[in-house]
Amino acid sequence: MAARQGTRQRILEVAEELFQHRGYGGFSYQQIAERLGVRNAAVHYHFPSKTDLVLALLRRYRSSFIWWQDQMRRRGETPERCLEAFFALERRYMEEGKVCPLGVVGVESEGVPDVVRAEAAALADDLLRWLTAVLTQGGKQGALRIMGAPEACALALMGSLQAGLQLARLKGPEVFYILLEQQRGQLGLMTRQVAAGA
Amino acid sequence: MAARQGTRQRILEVAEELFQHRGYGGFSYQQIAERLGVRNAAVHYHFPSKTDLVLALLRRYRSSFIWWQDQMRRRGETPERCLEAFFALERRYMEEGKVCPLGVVGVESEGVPDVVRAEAAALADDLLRWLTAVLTQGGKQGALRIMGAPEACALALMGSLQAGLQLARLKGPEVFYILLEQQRGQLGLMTRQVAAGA
DNA sequence: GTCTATAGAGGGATAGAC
DNA sequence: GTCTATCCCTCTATAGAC
Repeated sequence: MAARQGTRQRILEVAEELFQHRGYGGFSYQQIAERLGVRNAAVHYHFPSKTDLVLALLRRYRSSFIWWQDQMRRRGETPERCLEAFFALERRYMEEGKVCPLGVVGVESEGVPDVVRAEAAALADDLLRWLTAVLTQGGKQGALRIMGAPEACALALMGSLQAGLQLARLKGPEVFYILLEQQRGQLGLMTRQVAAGA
Repeated sequence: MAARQGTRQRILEVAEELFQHRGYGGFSYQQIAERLGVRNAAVHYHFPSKTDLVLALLRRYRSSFIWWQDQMRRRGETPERCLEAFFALERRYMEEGKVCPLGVVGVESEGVPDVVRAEAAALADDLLRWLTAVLTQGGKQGALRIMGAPEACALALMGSLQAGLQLARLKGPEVFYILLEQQRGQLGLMTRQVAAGA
C-alpha cells in the first residue's frame, strides 16, 4: 500500500510515526530503513543528518497545519466547528497512540539540536495563534465561553490535550477523553451523545 | 557540597537531575559517573541495570510525595494552602529547568521498560488521588470553585502544569506562569500581587 | 566499593561501486 | 537512488584486580 510516492515522502511518513511514538532520541535510521525495505544509507541520501530529517518533519507539521487552517477559513467554518475539527485531530493522535510533537521536543529539549527546538517553537506559535483567533471570535459571537485572556485559554486547551496524550499512555485512553470533555465543558460546548461518535 | 551521603544517594540525585532534563533515553551512566567523579562501573555496582536505576528513581519520587502529603495532613493545612504548596513544587521544577517525570515517561513510553511505565502510572495515581481529595475538600468548604468532577479538575490541573513545563522550554517561562495563573483563576484563588514573589 | 579493561550492541554518518 | 562495506563513537553491562 502507498508504494508510488517517492522515497523521500515515505521516509517522512515513517519518521513521523516513529517520532511521535518513540521520541527524538528513540528512533533511528535503521528502523526507518527496515520499515521501508531499504538500507540505512538510502535514508541518509535523502536526509544527510538526523537534524535535517527532524527539521523537515517539523516543517511538514507546520505546512500541513497552515494548509488545514486555510481550509477551515475558506470554508467559512464557525468557531465551534473549527474547535471540533481540532479536537478530532487530537483524538486521532490518541487513537494512533501518538503524542504531540511539541511534547516530544519539550521533554527531550536539551538533547535536541537548537534548530529543531526553534522549529518546534514556531509550530507552537502557529497553533496558538490560530487557536487564539478562533477563541476570540467565538467569544465575541457568544458561541464560546471564554474566561480570561483568549491567549491563556488557547494555551490551556493545547496544554491539556498535549498532557492528555501523554498521560493516556500511562493510565489509558479515558484520561484523554476526560480532559477533552473538560475543555469542551469550559468553553460551553455541549458534550456529544454518549456512544454517538465513538 | 553534599559530599557525605553515600554514593547510592548521590547517584539518585544526579540521575533525577539528568532524567528530568534530558529524558530517559537522553542520559547515560557515563554522565552520572562523570558528575560524581567516579567510574561507570561504580554506578553499575549500585544499580546493575538502567531499569533498576530509573525504577529506584520513580519509587523515590513516590515516597517523597507520600511523605510530603503526610506533612501537609499532619499540619492540618487548608486546601488552599495545600494547592499553593503544590504549585510551589511545580514552580521550582520550572525554575530548575525540569519537566514532570510523568511527561518524560509518557513521551518516551514505548522505549521504556514495562516496570518503569507501571511505576510512573502509580506515581500518577498518587498525585491524582491527593489532588482530587484536596479539590473535593476545598469545594465542600466553599474555599475552591470546582466545576465538574473533582477527578477531572485534578487531571486538568496536573496536565496543565505538566504541559506548561514542557512548553516553557520552547517558548520561555511566561507560558508556565500563564497556565499556572489560569488554573488558579479557575479555582477561584486570588492571583498574587505582581512582582511580589518573583 | 571502586577501579581498569573490555565485550557486544547499536547509533550516526560516509565512500565508492553499481 | 540504492547498495555494500565500514568507520567511529557512545551506550549498557560484566569480569576481575585492588
